[in-house]
Amino acid sequence: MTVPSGRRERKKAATRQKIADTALRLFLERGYDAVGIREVAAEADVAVTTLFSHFASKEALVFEQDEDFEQRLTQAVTGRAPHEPLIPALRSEIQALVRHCTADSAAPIWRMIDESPALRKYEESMRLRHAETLATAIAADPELPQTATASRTIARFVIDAYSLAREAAEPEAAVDEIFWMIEAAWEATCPSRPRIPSSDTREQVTRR
Amino acid sequence: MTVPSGRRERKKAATRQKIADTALRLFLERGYDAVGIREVAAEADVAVTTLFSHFASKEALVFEQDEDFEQRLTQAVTGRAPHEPLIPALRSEIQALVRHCTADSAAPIWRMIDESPALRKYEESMRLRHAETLATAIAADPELPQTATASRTIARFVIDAYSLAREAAEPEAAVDEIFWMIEAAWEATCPSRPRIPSSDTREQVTRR
DNA sequence: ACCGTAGCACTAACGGTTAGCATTTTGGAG
DNA sequence: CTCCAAAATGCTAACCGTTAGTGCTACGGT
Repeated sequence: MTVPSGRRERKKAATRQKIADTALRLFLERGYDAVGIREVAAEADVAVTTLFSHFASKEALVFEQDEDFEQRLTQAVTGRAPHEPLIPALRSEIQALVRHCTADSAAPIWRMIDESPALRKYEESMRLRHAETLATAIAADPELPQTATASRTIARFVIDAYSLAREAAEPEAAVDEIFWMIEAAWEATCPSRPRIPSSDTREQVTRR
Repeated sequence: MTVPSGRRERKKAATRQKIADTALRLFLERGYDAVGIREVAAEADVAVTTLFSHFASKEALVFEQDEDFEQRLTQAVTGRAPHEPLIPALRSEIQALVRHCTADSAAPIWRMIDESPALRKYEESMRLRHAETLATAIAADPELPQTATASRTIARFVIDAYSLAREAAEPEAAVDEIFWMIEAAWEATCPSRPRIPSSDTREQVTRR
């Protein structure tokens, strides 16, 4: 009972990792569609049912660590300093995430994803989950007196920014461009802090 | 060659419609997941392969007329009067679409969709297609000198508005609320037409 | 009247996924 | 140390959506 100690959890995590690694290797070697679940299971030396006890679907093998993504986003909202404005915090987090997934080392994986309709579809519904989670985090912030609809809207827009920037020719510039729009959308719902002052317009958005 | 006249086309359309009607009836009677493709085909008195020659997937049976949706959106962009502003045109179109799909008569269908993960997933990727189509239409408008990224962004936001409003407690109010944000986002990329002559002190920072 | 082809039927299979049940491994209680 | 309950894994056999292959039939243009 109580807290299951060490070994069991480690072994389970190890099995999970072995499956994910094997799967990704095979997928990259021979193509996602050309590799069957039964093959992955055999190569990882586990039963098919075991594989499915670790991963809900074949696609989930590829997006193994999507919970990190979710976590980082909510953390960017809940973990920011008092009075730190929301949108810039999200902007720099998205910027980091985009940089991470457009890095050369990640290129083969994203190429594989882009080529498989099943994987694209899966990623899309994953993003919707992330948007919902983010919306909840935004709505829970007492500093932000937003409508439920406004929270969900901004969350969607932010996730859209990630998705669009990832596919853009110049991902980092695209993040800036889209967040410029998001900022405007956000302030339209949040007239409390007028942004007028003459000259600060664009500078604070173009950090780095 | 040329244009195959009359009977053949009518028969084909009739078969398609019969399949769609049968499917929807069975799905609503006994639940989407509880009805198999083989059952639908049998009840519609066609072969399974025939069914799949009319519909690309089981989910497509439910979203039978999604091309109308796409058409209406692009029409709202390309078919508007000269100098008619983009966003309000899209707003009223989305408003109409939301009204249409939140009507009481459509309630059982959307309840079914919301309850089936497969259908939700399908609808999501459908929306992404629609967003891309809409983005193309926006980018093609010579009156709107936008970036490719800005076009795609606005298109996504508009589709998001539809999706969010459909699920909101007060759909029509939600459309207005979200489009208020979209309007602001749009004008952030389009500084040519200031919307509040008096207080708009944002100077034209020439954007890239 | 004739022929090419579009539409359709049938069978068999493939691949992801799951239910059911047996077996092993692990952590903790006695 | 021993023993037990639970967790983890394994195996089999299926279900279901989907597709390839093949052939037949009826329609429409010539």
